[in-house]
Amino acid sequence: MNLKDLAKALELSQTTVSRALNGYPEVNEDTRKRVETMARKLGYAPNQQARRLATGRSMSIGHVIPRTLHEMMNPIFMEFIAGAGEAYSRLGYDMIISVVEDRQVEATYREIAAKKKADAVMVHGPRNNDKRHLLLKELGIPFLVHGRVPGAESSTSWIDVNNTRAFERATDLLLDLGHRRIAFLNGLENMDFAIRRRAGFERAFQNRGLAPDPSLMRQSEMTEPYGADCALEMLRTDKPPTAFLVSSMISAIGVSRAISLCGLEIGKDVSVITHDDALSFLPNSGEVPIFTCTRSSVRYAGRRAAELLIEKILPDPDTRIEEHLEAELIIGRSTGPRQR
Amino acid sequence: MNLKDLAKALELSQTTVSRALNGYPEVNEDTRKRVETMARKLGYAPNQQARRLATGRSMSIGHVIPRTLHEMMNPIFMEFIAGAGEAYSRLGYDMIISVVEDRQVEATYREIAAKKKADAVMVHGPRNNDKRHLLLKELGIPFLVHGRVPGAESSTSWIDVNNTRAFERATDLLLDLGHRRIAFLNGLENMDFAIRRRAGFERAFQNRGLAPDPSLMRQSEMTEPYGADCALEMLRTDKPPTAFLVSSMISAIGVSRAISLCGLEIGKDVSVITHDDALSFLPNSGEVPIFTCTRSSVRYAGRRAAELLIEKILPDPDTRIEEHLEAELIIGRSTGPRQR
DNA sequence: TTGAAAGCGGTACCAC
DNA sequence: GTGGTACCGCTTTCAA
Repeated sequence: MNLKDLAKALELSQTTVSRALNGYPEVNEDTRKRVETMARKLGYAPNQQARRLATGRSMSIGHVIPRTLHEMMNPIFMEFIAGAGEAYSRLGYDMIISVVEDRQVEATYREIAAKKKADAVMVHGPRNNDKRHLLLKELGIPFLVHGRVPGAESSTSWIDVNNTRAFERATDLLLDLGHRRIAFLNGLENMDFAIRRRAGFERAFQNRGLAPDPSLMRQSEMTEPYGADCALEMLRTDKPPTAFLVSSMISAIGVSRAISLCGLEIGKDVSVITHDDALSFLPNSGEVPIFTCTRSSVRYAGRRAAELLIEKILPDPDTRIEEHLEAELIIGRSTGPRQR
Repeated sequence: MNLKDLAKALELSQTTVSRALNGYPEVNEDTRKRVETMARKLGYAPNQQARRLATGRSMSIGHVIPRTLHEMMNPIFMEFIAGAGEAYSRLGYDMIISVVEDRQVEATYREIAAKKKADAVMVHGPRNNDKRHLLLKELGIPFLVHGRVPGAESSTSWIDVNNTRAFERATDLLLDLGHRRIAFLNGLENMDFAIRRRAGFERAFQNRGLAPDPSLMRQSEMTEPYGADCALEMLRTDKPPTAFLVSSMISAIGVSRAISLCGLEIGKDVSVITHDDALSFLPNSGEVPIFTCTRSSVRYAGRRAAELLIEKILPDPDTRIEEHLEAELIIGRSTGPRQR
């Protein structure tokens, strides 16, 4: 069942049928009705490939995910992707995901441009010295960055959590509770988000004329053992931290395991604040969440990003979007006043 | 730069150029060389949409992910997807992911069929009373199931871990270590994989003329708090379990947290075996892994599934694939002989 | 071994 | 308001 068949069945021209289906204004309302009814009856659906070829738009958005980035941020990606996916299907777009070796990223983007595989792309996990935005501009592919490319904040479109502010507020809370020896388990500090979080952490200290202890600041991929190992090591020193600020729930779980292993109680002997991306398989909600956290739903970010890309950037590729998502600071059971 | 331009530059017909580029045998080798050189030089890449329209193949594989399934299995999906993605890009296919409301699944498949959006689809997370395979057969979309559809094992193509055997072996190990009160924290038992794991657990008992304690058997979505809450509750009874068999690393981390909270030591006072999907952000490796586990890489499963779908099923949609992946039973630090 | 031309299934411009 | 028709860029049949 294609357009020609449908037109024949209706004794109309393809042109009219196409116009009726695509909501062109010049079609007679009765005709449109007839066309729509018949289309439904015969189960007609326009062939995607044909439409794409004719319009020159692929009606899909590309997500090129470098392997190493994926390794690190797997669960966060998936949640973002899920959010974006909702918006895409609502707006009639397809999502194309390519997980590729890091050195293949450029080739993949070039291929997307050359073969017209996607109308726009989403850029994930910007880091220091990230060059992807330059390539995409050269290739003329519209894009939106989830996060910010250091140094290109004002020349690219982006949507990002206010990481600096979130971590400053979290640190402030710990300082207000009397904590001074605060451990900071950050993500890898070649990632933009980690750099910003660190800046927030340090700023909170500076604002009070204090300084964080560098020996309590770590950076790594945010796995569970990372949290546990760091915490164990720190808690076993002479001058253990009384609080932890952790960049991810997964590592925070590790920290909490370490605290238990040391025979200490979380929220009492040791305070913990974590960033909570609101991942579905790591719920931290309920009336009083387990972890005090800075929370920002990655899934929402995905949905919003997809909308912005399709509704703002695609219609006018020169628009620049800057959208801040504020993280909430939510008090849970893992924080309390300094004891020792 | 399209085929016509390239042909013109070469002073050849589109036909010949197309044939040269697509490896048809009748082309003169010298001509082919010339064409390839020029194509590279001019940066020619065939327009995907046009090729798709002409061949009638979309060169993409669909993944329709019902929202509720996604919520539950998010990290596992992503790892599978990453594996599949590798294979897809190697084989020149695109991956289309649609995250949709559960009630939209059927409509989404119908749309894929009607609009020819994908040449085949991957079916994820089969459960009891799953009807997707029937729909796909009706629509004539080739597919491969990751897991098995209960009752359709011998009429559909699938790739699956040998869950029953893996959990039987794990249970055997615990029984050999003297454990009798073994808690079993399963995934939701409307999922096929969970049903099979439970069967393995029970069979190990039966083989020795024993029976598991039903009050120690639970099922739920495999979150961290699920593991922690169940374990806490069980460990605080008069007759606590001496071992836990857990369906996911994430819940196992919860169990381990609970064990610490009770002042007990994992691997000594209480043994734990978990299934380890080898997720990148939850490493459980090293010389002696933290958790004793049944391990099977979901990422590998994804890669293999994609290969099978494209290389076996697409060329001949009537082939039936049945592929078992064996899980390894790996001894870590979380198991030991019964103490009490 | 190469080329001309007819599709593939739509969209959109130009007449009527 | 409706229809004729020339594309979109590639594949493939048929002829040479």
